[in-house]
Order: sequence, then C-alpha cells, then structure tokens
Amino acid sequence: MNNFLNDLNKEQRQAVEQTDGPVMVIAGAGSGKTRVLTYRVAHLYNSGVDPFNILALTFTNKASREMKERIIKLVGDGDARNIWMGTFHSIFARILRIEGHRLGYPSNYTIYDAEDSKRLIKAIIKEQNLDDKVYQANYVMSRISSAKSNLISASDYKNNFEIMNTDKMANKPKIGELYSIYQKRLKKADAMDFDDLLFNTNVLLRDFPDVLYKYQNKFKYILVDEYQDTNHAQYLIVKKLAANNENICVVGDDAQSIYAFRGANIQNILNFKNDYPDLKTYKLEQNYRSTKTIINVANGIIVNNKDQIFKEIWTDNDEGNKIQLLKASTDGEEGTMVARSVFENKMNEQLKNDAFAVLYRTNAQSRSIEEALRKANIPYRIFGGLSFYKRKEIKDLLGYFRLTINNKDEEALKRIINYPARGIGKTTLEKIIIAADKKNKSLWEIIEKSNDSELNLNAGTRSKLSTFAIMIKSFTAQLEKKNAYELGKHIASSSGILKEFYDDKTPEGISRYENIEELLNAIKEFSEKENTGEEVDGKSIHTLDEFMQDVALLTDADEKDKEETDYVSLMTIHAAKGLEFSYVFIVGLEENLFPSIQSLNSRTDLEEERRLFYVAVTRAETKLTLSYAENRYKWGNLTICEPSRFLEEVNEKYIEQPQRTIVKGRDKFSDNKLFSKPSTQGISGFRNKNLKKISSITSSSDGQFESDDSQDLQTGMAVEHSRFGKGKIINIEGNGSNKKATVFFKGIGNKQLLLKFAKLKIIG
DNA sequence: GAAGCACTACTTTTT
DNA sequence: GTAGTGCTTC
Repeated sequence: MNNFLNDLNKEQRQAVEQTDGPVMVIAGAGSGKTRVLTYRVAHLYNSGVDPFNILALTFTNKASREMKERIIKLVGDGDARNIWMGTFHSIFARILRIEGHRLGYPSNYTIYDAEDSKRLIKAIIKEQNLDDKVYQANYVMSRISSAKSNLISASDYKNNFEIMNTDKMANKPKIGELYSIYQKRLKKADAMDFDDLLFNTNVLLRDFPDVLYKYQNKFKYILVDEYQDTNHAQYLIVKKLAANNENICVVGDDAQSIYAFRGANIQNILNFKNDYPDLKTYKLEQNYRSTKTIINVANGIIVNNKDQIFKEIWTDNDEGNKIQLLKASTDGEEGTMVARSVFENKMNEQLKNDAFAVLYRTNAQSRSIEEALRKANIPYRIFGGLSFYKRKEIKDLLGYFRLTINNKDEEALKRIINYPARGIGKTTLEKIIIAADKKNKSLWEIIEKSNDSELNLNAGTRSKLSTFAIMIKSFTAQLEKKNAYELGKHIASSSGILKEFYDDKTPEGISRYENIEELLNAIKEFSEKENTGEEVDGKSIHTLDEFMQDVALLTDADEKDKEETDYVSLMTIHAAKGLEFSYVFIVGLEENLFPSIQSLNSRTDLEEERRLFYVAVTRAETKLTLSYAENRYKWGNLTICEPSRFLEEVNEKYIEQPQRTIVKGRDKFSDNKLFSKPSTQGISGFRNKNLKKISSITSSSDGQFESDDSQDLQTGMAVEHSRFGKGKIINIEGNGSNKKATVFFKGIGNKQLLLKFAKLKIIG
C-alpha cells in the first residue's frame, strides 16, 4: 500500500511523509514538485485522513485538474473525489455561495469576469463625465484590483493619504470615488469580481468567528501549490485557515514567480518561516526533466537576478543537444523557420507533434507561427488566447443564462437587453440606468416597474420592456423544474439567439452557430452526468445555475479532445508554467517584446521577465530553440527589433552554430514534397510581401538618420510634425533606432513618437 | 432606434 | 490586423 513512496527521492519522500506541522518545499523547476504534492495528498488519504478534511489549492484550473487525475490514479476513484481541490477562486467562490448571505449576497450571486468588470468601470467613468483618456479603464481597474488584493476597501482607499496622493500626482484623483461607485454597483447587481472572491472570503473569516471555526475544523490539512504566486489576500486566507492545526504545506519556487504584475507577493514565500517557527523546509534541487545543457543555460540566466533564495538546480541527465538559435528577418520568416525546424526534428528523430511546443511572450505572436505551421501541414493547437467562454456568441448566450439565474446581473442585462435587436436602444437604457442610480435599485427592478414609474417612456418602449421582462421571468421560473440542457436549449431558441446565428451564413456566422451548439452539447453532457446519489443543494436534477457556477472561473474551455490529439502546442509562457515538452521553441526574443517594453522601468519588473525566461527555458526536456526576428509587425506596422538582452545571458558555448543548420536542413529536405513546397512558397511569399516595406523603411530611416534632425533633438525644443503640427519635446528616451520622444502638441496632447518614423523638424 | 461606415486604441502575462 | 466606439443617415 505504501510502496508508491518508493518512487520518491530522499527529499521528496521526507516532504511527503512529514504530514503534520508546517512544511515548505522549495522546488526547483522539474524537480518533481507536482509529484510531491500529489503523493502527499495520496499519502494523507492512505494514512486514514478523511478526504473531506483535505484542502488543496492551486493556481490554475489546469493544475487542479491534473492533480486530481494523478491522485485518483494513485489511490483509485471513489472517496478521494471528496477532497476539496481547486483554484483559490473556485474554492472560495464555493464557500461564498454557502456563507455569503452573512455579507448580504444570495447564493446565486454572479461572478463578473475581467470583461464584465471592465465594461462596468468604463460605464461608470462615462456616467461620471470623466475623460476616458485620463481615466483609462485598464488603469483604473488595475488600481482597484491591487487595492482589493491587498484588502484595502473603497473607504480604506479614500482614507489612505498615500494612495490618494499617488492618484492626485498621477492626475487621477477620482479613482477612490470610482472604486466606491464600482463596489456599490457590484453589490446592487448581486455580483462579485475575481478579487471580491478573495476579499470577501477574508471579510467572512475576519468578522464571523463561527465561519472561521467551521472551516478551520473542516480543513485539517492544507496544501498550497505555486505559493510564490499568492497575493496578500490569498496569503491571509491560508494563514487563517491553517492557524488552528498548522498542518500546512506550501510548495513553490521563488525563481518561478511570474505573477507579481497582478499582486503576487514573492515575500510570502521568502518570509514563510517567520509565520511558523516550527517550519520544516525541504529543498528539491535535482532536476529530472532536462538535459545538462538546458539546466546550465537556465542557471546562467537566473543567476542575474538579485532577489532569490539561493539554490542551484542540477541533473543526472545527459549533456544533450546544444541550444539552437534562429535569426529571422521578419516575424513571418521566424514562423517558417520554426515550422521547418519542427519538421526536421520530427523526421530525424521520428517524433510525434506533441513533442513540440512553441512559447511566446504575448498572445499576439501566435498568428505568424500559426500561419507557418498551417502551411507546413503540421497540426497545432493554441492554448489560451480567446478562450471558448470568452467568445462573443458564447458570452451572449451565457448572458441570458446569467440574467435568468440572477435578474439583477447588470452586465448581463446590458449585454442582451437589445440582442438580438428588440427595439430597446441606448436612450431607453440610459434612462433606466439613471433611474436605477437615483432610486438606488438594480436595473432589473426599474424595468419590472417601468409602467408605473416616471421614467418618461412611450407606450411602445414600455411594452417592449415588459415583453422582455416576462420572457426572462418565464426562464427564471423554470430554473428548478427543467434540467440544464432543456432550459438552456429553450432559452437559446426563444431568446432569438439561435436564429440570429443560424441566419448568418457567413463563415463567421456558421462558426458562431457551431460554438453555440458546442456549448449546448457541453450542457447536455453536464445534465446527463450521473447523479452522485446525494442530492446537490436538495435538487435531484442538474440545473442550469449549477452548470453556471463554475463557468465564470473557467479560462480554457477544457475542450474535449477533438479528433486530433497529436498536435504542436502553442501558448504564452505564463500558460506553459508547470508543463514540460521534449522540444521547446521560445520565439520573439527581442528587446521591448521579451523583456516587455513595460518592464524596463524597474529592476523588479525586469527580474520578473527574467524569471519568465527561466520558466520558459526549463520547460524543455531534450532540446531548446531560441529565435528572434529583426523586423516584426506590431499593431500593423513593421518595426525594427534588436535581439533580446536575455540572449546575451546564454553562454555561447551552449549554442549551436547559428544559421548553418538551417541551410543544411533546407538542402537535406528540399526534395521532400510534403514540406518544402508549401514552406518555400511561404518564405518567398513573405519575403516578397515584406521586402518592399523593409527596404522602404530602412532606406527612409537611413536617410533620416543622416539628413534630418532626429539626432540633435533635445528636451524642451520646439518641433514640427507633418500631421500633428507644432509641438514641444517633453522627454526623450531610448537610443539608437529605438529612440523615442514624448511631444506635446497643442490641442492634441502628448504623443509618443519613434524618431525613426516621425519626421520631426526643429523649429526653435 | 438601427444599420453602415470610419476611426482609434490596442498587446503583457490570468483567475 | 481587429474589436469597440462614434458618427451619419434612414
């Protein structure tokens, strides 16, 4: 029974068997972190701990899904399903459904996703007559979000001199006010955003001792994955829940902390021992994943960071292949080179597609890779990006579901009240919003009473509103009676959504219709899921609101494996965390892209980018390929790029002779019809298309650098721009071809101009 | 109020 | 390049 523990090395085994008391595992990349976590849970289970008493928190749905599967493999299906395992957000959303009434939330509260939050914030900025150029929704949202992650409420925010002063200095003094309006609106809609799930859980545990006591007793054993990525709110929840039993095990790697941008606090792991004097710490430094070459490169990168717990990853694996470095002239060519390299390696080593992954910094980079793989007939799959549940048509239909479940859901209502068009337009909606604000009611309550109010609506509009309200109410009435699929299908057709997409015979329309069908299929599967015997919330059928509970927190569609299971994986580095692939391509290693241009201001941001690079490198088992392009399309323009500074941190001795391989490879495979035909077409196609633009840009910029004024520009000078007119230089930054000036133009405002493109004339 | 067209901001990363 | 917004016309 205990023999599976023999799979573990000494440190891993110690970490697994030390079941009681506080434990921290510092687990280097590829050192068997997930294995320790899963074995630990399995070991607890086998030692007789009641699965209901185990709480395992992960960071992503994917991680929790995988962990669940692995545990079930170890201990068998059955009782182990009762372990509380999931993401922070999903676990605490679940607790809030049970306990939220204490904070004034019904159990059917809605979870707003990032898009809903942003829309609401935008709407509020507009309603407050603030300039949306000054109060950019993204900025406001991130201020509010980081406040919430640090458990600063709207009133705390407004009472905090330092915070308010920062906003004042940034010329955005109203953010505190926007925060409190935003919270009020969420509350009125019976909605929580992602941050509220953690914030409100903290309030619950802080203000209701019986709740705290209940969950402290329930969760006798707590495990936290990726602890380095927890923010303050998450840290405190874990600390409180563990306070009684102190059977807490956190696993993490400070070198892989890549979420500081959204509030993750690396100090949580660095200071963990301060909270638990009895802490037992285990370091896992042996890597089982990668070749010596890859490990050496990774160590050579991370050593450049100042902030870290010292550890050096080592491996018993072979030396392995050298690192391949690809230099492309454009992003299109980069894609082609990657595709070719995938093909060659596949042929030479007789590999399947799923041995390969292409990792990039931003989602936008996937397109050129995708194009090249498609031309080369290599199956691929993109992870992340626009996920299934974020597509417009899906969110439209989900909007109906949401409104059915929670009539007060403001964002859902605004989304669908006139979709498909039913004659309830902007003006009417504005009147409703104003009335709702005045009476401090939800939009729904105003609509319900649209007849007897002083809304000033004409009879036609009133009847349209009441038809709409009656329809939604009829859906709501069927919530408990029909199963999720029956009701879902009924809503899809009687709302007119299905017809809307069915009538659209464009390719997009057809694909939308198919997506709707796919959603309904998923609901069908859910509805027909075997009932576990015990009744969920007293219901004997699987209802729509049950289905919807998890949907807001799903990012990847958990899409059922389609026909194709053997594909090359394309994803951002963030999404690749925790995964491993035999052959890894890291593309777009260029300054301002990776490291991201927004990270260049501070050392901490740059170090986070470096950790990101470290994470990317350590995904590779057998062979690593790095690539960059000299020119890249960014927001529609061809931009000149410099190789990333991170490339300099890779010791040359680990790098294969660049270019050589490519030329050889091309010769070797030039007689292969499958590949060479489309690919050469692809290359020449791209070349021809881009050459003109490249040459025109280089020649014009060359000309500029010799003849024009851009070298002599200085802060304070008055200049003239062909389009914006006369302006004054506020700031100059960057150098070489990336030299950038901030120029103030009268009546236009500040503009950031790349000097190699902007034709600035000095006029005084 | 709706549909069609032009304009602009956007791209960091995710629950 | 695209989604979202805003303007114009019916």
